[in-house]
Amino acid sequence: MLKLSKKADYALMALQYMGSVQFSDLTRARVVNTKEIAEENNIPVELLAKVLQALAKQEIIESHNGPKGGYILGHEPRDITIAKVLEAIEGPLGIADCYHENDHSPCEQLEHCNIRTPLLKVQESIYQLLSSMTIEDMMSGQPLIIVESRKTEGVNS
Amino acid sequence: MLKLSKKADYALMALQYMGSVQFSDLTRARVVNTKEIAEENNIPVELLAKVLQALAKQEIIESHNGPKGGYILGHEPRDITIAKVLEAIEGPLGIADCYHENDHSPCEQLEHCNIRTPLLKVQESIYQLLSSMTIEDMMSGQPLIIVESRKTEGVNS
DNA sequence: GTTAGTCAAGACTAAAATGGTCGGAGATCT
DNA sequence: AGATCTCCGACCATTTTAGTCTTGACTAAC
Ligand code: SF4
Ligand code: SF4
Repeated sequence: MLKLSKKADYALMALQYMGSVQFSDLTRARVVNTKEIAEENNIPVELLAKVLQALAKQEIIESHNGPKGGYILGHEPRDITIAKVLEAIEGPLGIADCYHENDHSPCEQLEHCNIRTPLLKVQESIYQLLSSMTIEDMMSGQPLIIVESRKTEGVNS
Repeated sequence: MLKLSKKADYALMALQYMGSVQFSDLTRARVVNTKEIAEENNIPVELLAKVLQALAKQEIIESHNGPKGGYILGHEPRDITIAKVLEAIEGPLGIADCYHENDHSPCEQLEHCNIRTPLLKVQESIYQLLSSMTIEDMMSGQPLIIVESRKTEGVNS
């Protein structure tokens, strides 16, 4: 469960690739187009296009038109958090779908729901986790993730 | 994104309710049937039935047939983790769907995928988080969640 | 100016997951 | 034994997702 969509997956892959290309030794600030990313990562071109469009609309990446055009990262890799990317693709994080539904279906049992508050805490924790990780963390070959401690108990104070 | 299904939501609500009924002041070890839970929480009866079935199959709750039958918690509330419940309902946690797919669709780009390891770390963190929380935490009226520290940076050591 | 390469936007189809419904099997009590 | 109350498993409808296709607009090179 809790699996993120293919599009989100593609988005991360694309950003990781773009970052690697841009900040590798020689080819600095190079522009890459949709086709290149798609072929290099074996993902359907047209679908990736839509993903990149969404990312561009959120200004996570910049688009450059015309021949020799393409996309380029809009910020430093360390400033692009996973949370941002995922939100751009799949909308705001709502683990219990009772926080972003403003008008319709107010979840009948919302009034006396005892699991809502706890779940919200979980959601916040996940969000913090996703926000603490950036594209830069994915660029390095080594898995240099941040989270490390807290094996079985952890988490609490 | 990352929203969990209605069924999972219902499962948690049902367990929370069962726990509250069982361990309230007087009615100890009482058996509750599907209908009661459904009506008390305003959720469709038949759907809840399926949810409870799944929970029973995983031995999270015990089923008692016949008139005056129903369900009862299989363990102490503090021993039923959210992770267990969610897994029972929605299958194993697979944030990147490249860990539980054994046979088919081996995700073409798995070989040279640079985002896989980082994502796995995220997944593990989420799992730890979900495992550190139990039904007991949801039973108390007050939101007594565990996670608290780590505001912006946190997470790491 | 022309042309070719690029992004942008939408409609469309197919497949899967989800949400919800049905009648039947088993056990308990009278 | 019979009636009744329960769980159980198969079934259908709807929504979401993944993927494809077409069209158009823009930009840079020639
Ligand atoms: S049930 Fe409680 S938690 Fe689940 S959506 Fe409705 S209010 Fe939010
Ligand atoms: S792309 Fe990388 S991360 Fe996403 S599923 Fe395939 S292997 Fe796992």
